[in-house]
Amino acid sequence: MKSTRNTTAKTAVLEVFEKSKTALSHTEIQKQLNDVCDRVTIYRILDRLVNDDIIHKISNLDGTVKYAKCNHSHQRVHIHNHAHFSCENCHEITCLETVKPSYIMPHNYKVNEINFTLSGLCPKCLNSNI
Amino acid sequence: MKSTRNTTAKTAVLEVFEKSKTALSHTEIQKQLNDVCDRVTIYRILDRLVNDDIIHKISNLDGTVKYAKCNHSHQRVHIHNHAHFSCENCHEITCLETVKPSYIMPHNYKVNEINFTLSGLCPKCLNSNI
DNA sequence: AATCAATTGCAACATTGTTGCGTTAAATTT
DNA sequence: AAATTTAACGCAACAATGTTGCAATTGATT
Ligand SMILES: [Mn+2]
Ligand SMILES: [Mn+2]
Ligand SMILES: [Zn+2]
Ligand SMILES: [Zn+2]
Repeated sequence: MKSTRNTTAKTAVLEVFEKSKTALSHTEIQKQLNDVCDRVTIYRILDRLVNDDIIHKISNLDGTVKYAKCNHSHQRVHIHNHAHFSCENCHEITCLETVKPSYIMPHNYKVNEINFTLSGLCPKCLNSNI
Repeated sequence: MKSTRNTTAKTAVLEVFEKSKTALSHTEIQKQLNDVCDRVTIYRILDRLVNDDIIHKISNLDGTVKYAKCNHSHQRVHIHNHAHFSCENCHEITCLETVKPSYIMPHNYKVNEINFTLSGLCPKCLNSNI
């Protein structure tokens, strides 16, 4: 296993994730970083963090891609089997770590990863909308 | 409700879907159409077909977006609550119409749509890989 | 056949993500 | 503490995907 270095840019990105309660897109991260590093560097840092199981990637129905910090990196078998919620109003995406779908697969499939995203209205928008 | 017209381009796109057993990306559709219409027109047709509940959009973990024809447009309440399988080897995406996840949501969320994509190896690739 | 609006083509643009390469700097060794 | 090694970086250039405005076309209706 090759080591991944703790650079200032990587540390800055991790701080942004630490402060955020919701998942973040590349663009959102870039805005919060204020030219700490190049646009390309952020892409490469995100790739590394995903490979190291420190963050996970969430791709949404509308085509946007976001990332969130993992709250379970201590587990031995690391699978992102929880759901994500995508609000159609405020477009915030949050991990629903308690929501894990159960399902029955047909035979002859090997499932390595699941992506379960629900969209609709988040509690915040649901209340303010009525 | 405004009417959507049956143009030659739209008919051609629908024929492509009819022939295909797997979900198709914009690019894959374009290749099969052989300049029947412009690239932009395909985007607009796909948008229309999604709005009319004739096809549904599937966005994958790797960021690719595909579309598949609905096999249940006759139903009154039209929800795409079935799963999709994305093969990591051949990159084919298929509807698993029989696989419907069950899950328990926290209160105060309004769920309008779900997106459940599983990735791994499809039966075809699973057999040829051993 | 005339009408009208949905649809199209085209060009131009925006966003997102990737790649190559010379330089910088984190971590390890001396 | 200095030298070494190479992961990580900045920059520029490119590629893929999707969007928008507008004039021209065409499907459906009268
Ligand atoms: Mn996670
Ligand atoms: Mn469907
Ligand atoms: Zn919301
Ligand atoms: Zn396959």
